[in-house]
Amino acid sequence: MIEFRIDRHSGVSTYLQIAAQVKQAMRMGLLGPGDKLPTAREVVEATRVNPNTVLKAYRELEHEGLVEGRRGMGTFVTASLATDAARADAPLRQDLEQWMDRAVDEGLSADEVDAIYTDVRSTHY
Amino acid sequence: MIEFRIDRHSGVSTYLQIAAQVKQAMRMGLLGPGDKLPTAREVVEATRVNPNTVLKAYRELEHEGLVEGRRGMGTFVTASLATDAARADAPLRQDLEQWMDRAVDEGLSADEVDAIYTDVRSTHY
Amino acid sequence: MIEFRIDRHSGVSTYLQIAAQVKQAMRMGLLGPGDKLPTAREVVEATRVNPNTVLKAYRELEHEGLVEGRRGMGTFVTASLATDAARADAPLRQDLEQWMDRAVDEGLSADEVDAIYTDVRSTHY
Amino acid sequence: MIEFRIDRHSGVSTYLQIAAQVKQAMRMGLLGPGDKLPTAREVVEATRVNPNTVLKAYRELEHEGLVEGRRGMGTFVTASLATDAARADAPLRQDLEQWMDRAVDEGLSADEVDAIYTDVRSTHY
DNA sequence: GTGGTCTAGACCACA
DNA sequence: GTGGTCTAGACCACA
Repeated sequence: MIEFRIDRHSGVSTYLQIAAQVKQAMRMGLLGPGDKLPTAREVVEATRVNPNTVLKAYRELEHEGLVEGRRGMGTFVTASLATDAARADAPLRQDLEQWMDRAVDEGLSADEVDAIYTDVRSTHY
Repeated sequence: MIEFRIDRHSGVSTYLQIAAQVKQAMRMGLLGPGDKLPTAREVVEATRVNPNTVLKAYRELEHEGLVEGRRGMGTFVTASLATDAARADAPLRQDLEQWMDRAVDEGLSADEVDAIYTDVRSTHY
Repeated sequence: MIEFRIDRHSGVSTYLQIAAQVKQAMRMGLLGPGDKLPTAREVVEATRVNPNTVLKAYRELEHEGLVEGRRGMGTFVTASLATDAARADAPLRQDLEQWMDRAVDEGLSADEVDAIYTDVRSTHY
Repeated sequence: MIEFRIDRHSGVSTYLQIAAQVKQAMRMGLLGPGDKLPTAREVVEATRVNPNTVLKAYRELEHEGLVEGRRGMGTFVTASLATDAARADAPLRQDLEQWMDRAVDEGLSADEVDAIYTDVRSTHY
């Protein structure tokens, strides 16, 4: 079952963080068609977020055609965002793992790694 | 002179986007101690953001000890975040460039690359 | 509940006055961890200050790690600045009370007392 | 000759800080009728403040009838704010010196001493 | 001209 | 209802 991590100081609203994490899990293949999202109550217990906020995130995902709420049953994933490239054994992914290993070895902070990634990305996309 | 790119649909508030872009430029070594940030007026002309929003971003940076506002003169960078690892000719950075080249060649979308990066990063930091 | 007294002729900006008074109350032990600050709305009613100015003061305090704003709930003290030396029954404090009694008896004005205090303080800190 | 100490982070405008320090010196008897204030040029050299700011402070003091600008000669004190109570050998002052000695001995910070002073003062004036 | 503060008012996120 | 952000516009301090 997916667990949400809310960063209240990130500047991104809570409901968007929840929606983004669902999509991220879908891209990673951790969530696929038919899978059930945690109920608002479960999320509230785990994250101390207001149930309305969870429901707003799920409504957002439903609006994008990714999930479907079924009365009295819960919210279910209806689409797939998984790609081969994201699979754990995909060569491209494994190479990035190695690159990140080296970054850690060389003592780079998360901020520095993000800065380099952001900059390199901006020249490619 | 640094130019800000505001994405009004990112879910991140404008002032945080401005502050983050200044920090990113500082990490890349594009902005260093003594450099002048664009005036609120200049940013307004370029981005159609309200001057107060720019000043809020600059005050945020001043709080973090990165810049200093001087009345009647402008806002100036007072610290350095530049690291060797971020330099264009750093091996680690060049390797990430190559990795990103391959991702583009294999037809991955920006979203997919971000998803892989986010996931790999979360296992290292 | 703390009540703010704004002196518009002091030359100190309103938001700094509010922040300083919160800190003063925290040092005196009148406000401690878990205590709720008045809402922006309440302060507006009591002082005729703009709500944004109150929020700016609270954000300043949040920056300093002294309070925490919780959406929809209010702003709460998260730290303690109280010291034994400031307690009403602390010997040092009681001696200053007696000193001040004598200053009043001898007919010194508030300005004169402040002048002496400022001068003596400058030779000790 | 009086030397000004400008604290750019105090929230009090520079010209008010200068005016206040002149008045403080007058109360302490360090400046009396006939004494000459430093020229704007001298203050600029010592404090890196703009000459207009110094002149504004002096104009403020002239407005209060405390000093007088004489064309081509400088600015001179024309009044006395000195009081016996502020003299270095005044008993009341000496007692405050002793009190402050003890505060320092007991390890109180400047902030804590200020907090106690502010609170005690508020009950007497 | 440039930053700093304040106001009034709007809209949003969250409880 | 409560805080967070943004806008438009005013006025001030400072250079």
